[in-house]
Amino acid sequence: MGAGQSSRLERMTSPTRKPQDGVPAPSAPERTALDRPAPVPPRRRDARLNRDRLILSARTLLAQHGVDASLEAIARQAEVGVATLYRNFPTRDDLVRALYDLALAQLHAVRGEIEAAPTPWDALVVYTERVAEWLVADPSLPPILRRMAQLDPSARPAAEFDGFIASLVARAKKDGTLRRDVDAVDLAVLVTMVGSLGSLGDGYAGQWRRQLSIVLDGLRAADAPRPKLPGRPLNVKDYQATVHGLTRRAARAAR
Amino acid sequence: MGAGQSSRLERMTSPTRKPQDGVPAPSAPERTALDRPAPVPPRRRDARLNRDRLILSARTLLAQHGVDASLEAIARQAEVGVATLYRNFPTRDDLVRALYDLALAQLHAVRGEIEAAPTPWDALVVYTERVAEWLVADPSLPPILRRMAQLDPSARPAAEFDGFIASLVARAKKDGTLRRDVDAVDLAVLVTMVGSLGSLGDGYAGQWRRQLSIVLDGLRAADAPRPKLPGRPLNVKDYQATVHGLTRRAARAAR
DNA sequence: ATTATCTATAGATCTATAGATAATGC
DNA sequence: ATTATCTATAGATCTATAGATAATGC
Repeated sequence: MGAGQSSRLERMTSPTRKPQDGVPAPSAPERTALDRPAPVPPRRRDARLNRDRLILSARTLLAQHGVDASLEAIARQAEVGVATLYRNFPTRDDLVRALYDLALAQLHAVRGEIEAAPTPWDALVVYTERVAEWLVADPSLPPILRRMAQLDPSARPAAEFDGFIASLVARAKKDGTLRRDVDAVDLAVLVTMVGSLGSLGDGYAGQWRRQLSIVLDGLRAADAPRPKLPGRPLNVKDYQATVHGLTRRAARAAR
Repeated sequence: MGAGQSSRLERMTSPTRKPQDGVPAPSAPERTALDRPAPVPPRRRDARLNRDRLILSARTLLAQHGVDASLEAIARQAEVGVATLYRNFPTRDDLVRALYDLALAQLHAVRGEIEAAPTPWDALVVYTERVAEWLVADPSLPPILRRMAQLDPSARPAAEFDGFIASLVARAKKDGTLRRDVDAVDLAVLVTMVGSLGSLGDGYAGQWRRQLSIVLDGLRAADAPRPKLPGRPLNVKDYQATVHGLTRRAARAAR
């Protein structure tokens, strides 16, 4: 990984906050990871690099072991001392929050794509596809999102889209492409559901476009024409081949 | 929890294996949790009770922390020494497997219900509803199923239904209720997806019937009539109200 | 008599921090 | 000069087992 990627990662982590050089930080009494302001990115080159390495390792280990993943193991995989981890992320939740912010920044980029869609229905398709893709691509997200929901139940990741999507939903109903008995929250739940395929092994994960397409057909107004489903169904043989490329021998032996 | 529930639990744990009293067990060299035969249920009353308490605690703790949940914590919550846990489940995977077997036995009971359905489409509805319900009701299942898939990729939980569902799918296509471009594996993936709502907090989980209904509409042949959606969409206020209840509900579930 | 439980414990791993050492930016 | 890293370490918690003690079934 190059330095270019590192600094992009860094910029996305703290998109809203600038270093305020002259102003001394007020001594903070008892702040939780949640109301603590997003930390100023480190100024030293090696420090930024280490922070990025930590974030990358954290992603893989949270994906495997959930939010309880060992911090020591994360530091070890990042080839960095534990103290460095603690310096960057005083609390486990600070780390989780950093990953959350990073993911949110990626999600933010989707908005333009939705707005560019020619019809309300197309916009909803783009929305569901991109958000599902975002979820499926990163299996560390489900544990992270669950944890963030515990820390702050009122903050949902797609909250910034809420008003926007609501108006799309209204327009798509009016022009007869979206069924009238669903609303924006249904869409959000369905997308989350499709996105969860990312955690269920590659065999399922590879199917998400096809499954989303079926879900969209369920959302379409009954008289609207259906497009062809993408991909093809997994038969059992395909399934085993895709899912467990690494353990194919074990599968054969188990029969 | 009463003794009645305990013994039901026990019976379901080892449904296929009877204690073979006279036959001495062959000394087993190097068995993994997988190919080891399902253990004979303990003969002593207190032992059976402890085993059940362990299984119950394991379910709650695996639901919260995944398969890596602390064995000591499980024993502690079951109010039992660690050694008792190890006696019953020599390996972590033995414990996971016991939970898996138990869940599978519950799933098994669904089959009769499916067969009782009047039409192929109704049978598919019952199948998807019951399996989704099974998944949603027990948030320890996703981690357990993932782990079992790693241990033995060839064994899928609904494997016993495969042939049966395949014939239902064929018949439902023939009578024009199921769209022709999907197959039984699509159904399995979709159900897994809906079932994953159980892990995403009660706010989502309460929605699963409604979401499944939308998915079923996506599976229906395009010209088949749609029934009314069950429930109503969550508005943001409802959503937050439900999610905030989560702590209370988790406490209740932990008993 | 048999079967199971509990307590105690060894050794590994984990969280969190203090203090000595090294690398950077200005 | 400042900022950050690393090593070392205390104390907690975890896995896994041995050996002494208790409860059951026949």
